[in-house]
Amino acid sequence: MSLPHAILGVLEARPMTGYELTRFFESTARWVWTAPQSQIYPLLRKLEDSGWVEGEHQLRGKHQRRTEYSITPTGLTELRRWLGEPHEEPSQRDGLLLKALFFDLSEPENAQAVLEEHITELQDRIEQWSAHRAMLLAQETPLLTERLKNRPAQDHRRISELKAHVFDYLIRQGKLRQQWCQETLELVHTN
Amino acid sequence: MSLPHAILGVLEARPMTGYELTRFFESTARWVWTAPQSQIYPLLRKLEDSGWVEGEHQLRGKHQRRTEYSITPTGLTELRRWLGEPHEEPSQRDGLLLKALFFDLSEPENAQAVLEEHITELQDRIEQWSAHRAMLLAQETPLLTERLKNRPAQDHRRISELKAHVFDYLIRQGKLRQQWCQETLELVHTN
DNA sequence: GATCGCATGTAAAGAGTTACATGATTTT
DNA sequence: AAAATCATGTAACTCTTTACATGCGATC
Repeated sequence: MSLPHAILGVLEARPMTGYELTRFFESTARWVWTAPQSQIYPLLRKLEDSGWVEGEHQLRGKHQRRTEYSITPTGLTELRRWLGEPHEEPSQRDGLLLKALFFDLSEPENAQAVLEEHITELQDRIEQWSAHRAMLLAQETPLLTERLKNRPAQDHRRISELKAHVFDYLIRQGKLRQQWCQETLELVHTN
Repeated sequence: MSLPHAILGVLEARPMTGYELTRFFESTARWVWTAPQSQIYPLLRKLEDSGWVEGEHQLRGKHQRRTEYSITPTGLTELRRWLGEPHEEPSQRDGLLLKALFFDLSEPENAQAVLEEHITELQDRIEQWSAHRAMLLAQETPLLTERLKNRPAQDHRRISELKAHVFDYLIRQGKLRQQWCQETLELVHTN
């Protein structure tokens, strides 16, 4: 749905091969939009058909083919068009909330285990998000560095703050969820 | 993925036809888990094959067939098993965050429009969630009323508070998102 | 020479969306 | 008589996941 535009947005920073995009969507980008390799390669060919990206065939060593994709002017126009399109919230599906709705049917100890494990997992993520946020603010992530090269220096701070702010949301939302789990723990135990 | 268990959880309150389940997943339930009619009917037959639900064939009027599904003891065991299973967070995909990440490429006015519309839409939802939360606390929703009939009176308050707490999360998360959009508005405008 | 990273592809299955299709019963 | 609601079904499509499959190049 939004994957084509996610790819366009990444390629706006610098040209990449399918492999590099795959790695990127498995690492940093996965906090905002995940995509496995099997989605990326076919989509790149589709995007090329649409004229939004352009692949340059290269050689790595003597025999290994690689295709480096760049965003085209048409692609950038499309990205900008999509950015101005109203955001439609997708239909909601939250497995934890669904479970919580029925926790009165399970043993309190089981519910407790589920909630505590989730709190721990969130803690992990919060730390990763915070680390990445700090790197963005310091303009130290590899992709942001590339991206800023094509922008006037006076905009650098604003751009990095905007990207960091996205991770700020993830952090705050994670903390809210932890807090909520904590409260749920109390609710499943009181009789 | 979790739809089978969502259905089991609903049927635990009372038996329903596919039509009633469809309506329920289009109304209240959609805030936690959505499902269209075309998913529900085939799934009910699958759940019956698994022995988790049981369909009773009835007649409405003289000619119209209806099948009312109830949860079986096996189904209730399965629901309880699933409740104790650790919650796996699904891969993240947030179209608004994705857009925000690239807002530095669009005209500030376009980004502003997207953010303001989202704030308004969230306001709408927050009001709906709040209304439903109040009804749950007052034990006035039709399904909760049915559900409480099979529970000792001393548990009623705890159960309704647990369900209301789920909507509490939705409300708080919505407000956090509104707040974040507000901050993003400032970020896209400063130069 | 073995291992790891780079690089690209497809196949099959599952989950979810949108649309089409039909007919009975109840309410206005 | 018309409109709304009750009731059930399928078809086609898109998106996503998991798995299988292959081979080159660089490094240890």
